[in-house]
Amino acid sequence: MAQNPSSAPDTSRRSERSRRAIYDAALALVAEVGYPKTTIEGIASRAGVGKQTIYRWWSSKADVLLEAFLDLSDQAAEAAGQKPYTIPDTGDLAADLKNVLRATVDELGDPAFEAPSRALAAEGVVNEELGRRFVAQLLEPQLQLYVDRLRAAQETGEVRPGIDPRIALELFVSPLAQRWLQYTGPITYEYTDTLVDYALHGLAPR
Amino acid sequence: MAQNPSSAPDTSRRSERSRRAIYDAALALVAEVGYPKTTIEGIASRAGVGKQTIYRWWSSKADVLLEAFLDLSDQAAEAAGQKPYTIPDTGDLAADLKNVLRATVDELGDPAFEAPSRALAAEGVVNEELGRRFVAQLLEPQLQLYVDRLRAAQETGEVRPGIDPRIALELFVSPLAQRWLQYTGPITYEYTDTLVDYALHGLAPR
Amino acid sequence: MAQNPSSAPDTSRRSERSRRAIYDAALALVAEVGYPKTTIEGIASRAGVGKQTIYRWWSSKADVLLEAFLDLSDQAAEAAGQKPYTIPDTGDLAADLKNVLRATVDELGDPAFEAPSRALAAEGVVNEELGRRFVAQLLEPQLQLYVDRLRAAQETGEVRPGIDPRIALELFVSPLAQRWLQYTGPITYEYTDTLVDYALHGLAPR
Amino acid sequence: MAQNPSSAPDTSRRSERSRRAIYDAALALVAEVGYPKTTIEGIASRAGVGKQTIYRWWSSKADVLLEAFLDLSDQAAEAAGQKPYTIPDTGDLAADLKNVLRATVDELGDPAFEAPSRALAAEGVVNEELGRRFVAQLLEPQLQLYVDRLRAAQETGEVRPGIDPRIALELFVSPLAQRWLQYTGPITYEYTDTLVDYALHGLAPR
DNA sequence: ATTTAATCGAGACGGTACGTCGCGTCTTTTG
DNA sequence: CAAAAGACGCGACGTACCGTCTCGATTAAAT
Repeated sequence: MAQNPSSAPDTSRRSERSRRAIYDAALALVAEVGYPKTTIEGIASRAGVGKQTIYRWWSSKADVLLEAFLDLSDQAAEAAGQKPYTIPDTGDLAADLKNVLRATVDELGDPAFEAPSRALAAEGVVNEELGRRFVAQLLEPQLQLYVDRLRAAQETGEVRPGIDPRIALELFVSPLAQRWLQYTGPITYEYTDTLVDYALHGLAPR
Repeated sequence: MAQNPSSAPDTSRRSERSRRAIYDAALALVAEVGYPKTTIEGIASRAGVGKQTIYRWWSSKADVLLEAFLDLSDQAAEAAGQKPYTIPDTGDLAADLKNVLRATVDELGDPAFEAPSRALAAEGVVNEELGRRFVAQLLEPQLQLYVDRLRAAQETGEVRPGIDPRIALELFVSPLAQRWLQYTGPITYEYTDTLVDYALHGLAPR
Repeated sequence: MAQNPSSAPDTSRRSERSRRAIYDAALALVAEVGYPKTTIEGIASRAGVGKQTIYRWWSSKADVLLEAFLDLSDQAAEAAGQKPYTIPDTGDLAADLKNVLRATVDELGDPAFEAPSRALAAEGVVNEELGRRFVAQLLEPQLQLYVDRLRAAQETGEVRPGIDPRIALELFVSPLAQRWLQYTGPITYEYTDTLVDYALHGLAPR
Repeated sequence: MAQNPSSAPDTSRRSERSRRAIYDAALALVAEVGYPKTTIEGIASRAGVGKQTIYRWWSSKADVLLEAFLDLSDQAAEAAGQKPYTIPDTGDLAADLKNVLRATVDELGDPAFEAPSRALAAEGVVNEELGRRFVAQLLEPQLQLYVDRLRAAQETGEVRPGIDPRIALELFVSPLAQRWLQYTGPITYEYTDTLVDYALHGLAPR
């Protein structure tokens, strides 16, 4: 009953304990010493785990961190109840968008999220495969909420019918993203409010 | 007038030959094998230079690459004459912006620029000091061109007077930047044209 | 029962294969290019071994060479049977000593032994700790053979009873050692024969 | 009026000031940090001298140290008057030799001499060319004094006529040298006295 | 309840690159 | 033109991690 050597580890025997310890160690190290100084050996030692246990289940440091961060996000979402699964619809699109963006501003400043998400974003810029997974698993689901809210606004006539919501949302989301990623400007409530106003009414005189 | 101990190499004795060779080697290696596999040893060996000569003048791999890339940009700008120092003003703001953004789309696809600028952008996400230098020395000067063009448009009445041009430009520039940085969507002329239209006229019905 | 932090590699997991390869490489390099041009990197590369494997088990180049040379000596001794474990006793002390010293003269000229033993001797002159180990593990056991032979000679009356054998042996051994170490004179059978004669009968007339 | 490039510096223009400073720095450094950690750069910097000034006049670190040490010995000899230029002849050979050896024991323990002479001896073991110069310029002149004293003793009948003085002196000088060089035993007045007794009267009963 | 086979902690191994030190050469400026 | 200063190409240092590879010792599924 020989087995294909060096492949397909048996998931049913996997140690849950080790997995959690590795997530915790990875996130803690990235927060404490930064992503570049976080090493597989460091994670293993801090998690009280053999290196092979990491290499058996993940293919790279970025991979570990991505999973750890996804796990963290899931936990956070679960803990916070249903809050982020939809953008509130009070009938006032501008107000609703400003609220959500203000919450995002707060989140971007939270140190617990900042270190790992910056690290993953940076890695994703240069590593397309990881970048696409980062987007597909974390970013896109959140952007989809804006698409939904904008669609609803189109039905009430708050947004022109011809507008593509997937592009439209970038008018106020991407500027915030770029300021955060590249330090191209300060990030304040006033700024995001302005973005929403500009995006909704345009730059040209009416 | 004593000196900072054990430091401050004499700039006047610096070898111009080595500096050029290091720039060339760094850019070539990043393009050929990617940023993470580009090593100081590799740059030194390819440039026919001692490692110490790199460490004497730069503090890190990212530092070398940033200077090399700045130098490359300067050269490119010089070679191209005065073209990129201002955004053309034909009186039609939308057309002018679409033209410039289409040129940017082409540039973002140019492999000679893509590898190093992606690498620097990624490094800058995680290394604030470098990120700010990247922005100040490369990005901001280019964004300033948009500010100038938008100001001109305000004077002709194409743009509302109350609009802040520095923020306004982000409505069409940041979405393109984010798609390029994070692979959040395809990058086409049609896309950038749409961005300009949305940004100028807003999402809300008029 | 805690451990000294970050140290004490596990001897039982040590690779015998690597140890042998390192001994061989070290001795070969010292013989071929000389001690100063023998480098840890050179030994590692020639032995097909990582540098860390050397640093894990030895503290310096001299340390490696000393162990390699001890190993070589043990092997040589084993290969040669019991020959060098005792100085023959034919009843004629002078003849016996002359024979052993002639053999030593031959050995000192053997290139396989000369390079490493000179290197170790030189290092020992300047590095007391290594010097003492060199003496304790290599030199002293051989000198002890002379002590034994001289003791036997005292019992047969060939040597005066009051003589201290440990000092006595230096009268003929040290001159040879010094000529070899410091190039203070030629090394021949005639010379060592003379030393034995002078030492046994003294310089003063009888 | 071109000159053969890179050869034959002009001795008449040599800076005496620099030479002295280099000697002093070399001896001080060897005494303070040991020979291996003494570097050309260190000597130059301590002497307030350019590296080239050292390379112009000496071929190696050992070379500098040998000259510095010879200079030191000459100075010491001059300062001490005529003392070491001959071994006293009181008519009692044994007493005279014991006295000189006791003085040597003292000298070997003097830290000012020990560091550089050990370093040079070690270098000489492994570097035949330097070793021979060390012997010719420092050791042999001193051994010649013993030759002279032993010749005188042969004329008075204290030493047998057939004895070769150059070999005879090694019976008591070499053991002391070896104990000092290789740490093969303690160095005391008693020890050197014993050596003289054994050497003069031999080991065999009379 | 026992067997049994894969996972686990541990860490030695062959490597690559790091950032530093010193070598010996070369060049520039000063006395 | 020697001398100080020190940048340069180079090579080795000793260290940190990489990813692979054994080793017993659990440990959970299949007997």
